[in-house]
Amino acid sequence: MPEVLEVEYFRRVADRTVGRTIARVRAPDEWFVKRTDPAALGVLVGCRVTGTRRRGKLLMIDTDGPVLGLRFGMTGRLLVDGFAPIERLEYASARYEPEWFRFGLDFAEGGRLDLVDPRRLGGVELDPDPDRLGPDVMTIGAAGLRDVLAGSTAPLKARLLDQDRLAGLGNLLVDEILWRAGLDPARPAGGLDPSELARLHRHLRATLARLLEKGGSNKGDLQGQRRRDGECPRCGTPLERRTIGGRTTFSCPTHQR
DNA sequence: CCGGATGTTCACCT
DNA sequence: GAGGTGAACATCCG
Repeated sequence: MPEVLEVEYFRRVADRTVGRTIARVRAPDEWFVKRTDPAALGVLVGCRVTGTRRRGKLLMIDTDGPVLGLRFGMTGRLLVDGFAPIERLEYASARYEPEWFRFGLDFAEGGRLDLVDPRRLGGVELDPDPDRLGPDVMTIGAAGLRDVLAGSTAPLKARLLDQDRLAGLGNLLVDEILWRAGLDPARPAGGLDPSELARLHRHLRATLARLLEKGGSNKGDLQGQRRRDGECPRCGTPLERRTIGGRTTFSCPTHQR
């Protein structure tokens, strides 16, 4: 999906609907409805939106009835009253084909909320269980991060991407954070010493804060070099390109150890 | 034409 | 159990 930063932008626009009453639910694509009987979505009609929450990449719309959970896959976008906080994702067109509107709400007071997802990798569900996810990466403390990594032989990057253990990081953010922290993504997750853990936590917090300001996961310093022949923005060394945790990984062999 | 892309889930390995 | 791989989803881009 969009990673945690983009979902946070989505949550902020979704917040505009707080106080409105759902007049109609549009779910033209049953496949997009997860772990929920599509017919059950009708119970949302007449419910009032009371708030929004986010855990990792899961957006939750609270109502005085069920909670509506929204997931965005890699190419999902949220539109509220036709306003999009993100016009265009890296690998998704800025177009809005009618068949890409996978789910939507119409409000009694006017206005609408739409989930547009060309690749159909996202989904919606009623009463999602946020505790299936690990702690949210935006607020995790140093001790929490230590616990996420402790005892694991998995590659550091794979562990940080495991949403059941730490919710929110995606492929771009994790590469950016590890590059800034000077840590090799292939290191065993449980093998960091206390000073490395502190460094990782510091760069995790700083990178998220900085990129939230700058406009999202694709605004990192490494982003422009995520290609074959890419070079480390800091030292010019050709970047290493590997598959770690099942995802294409770029790292600097010189200063990521 | 082909490979790969901000993700998740599942089956199937070791 | 812990990890890894590959497939599936559907579209765009280089």
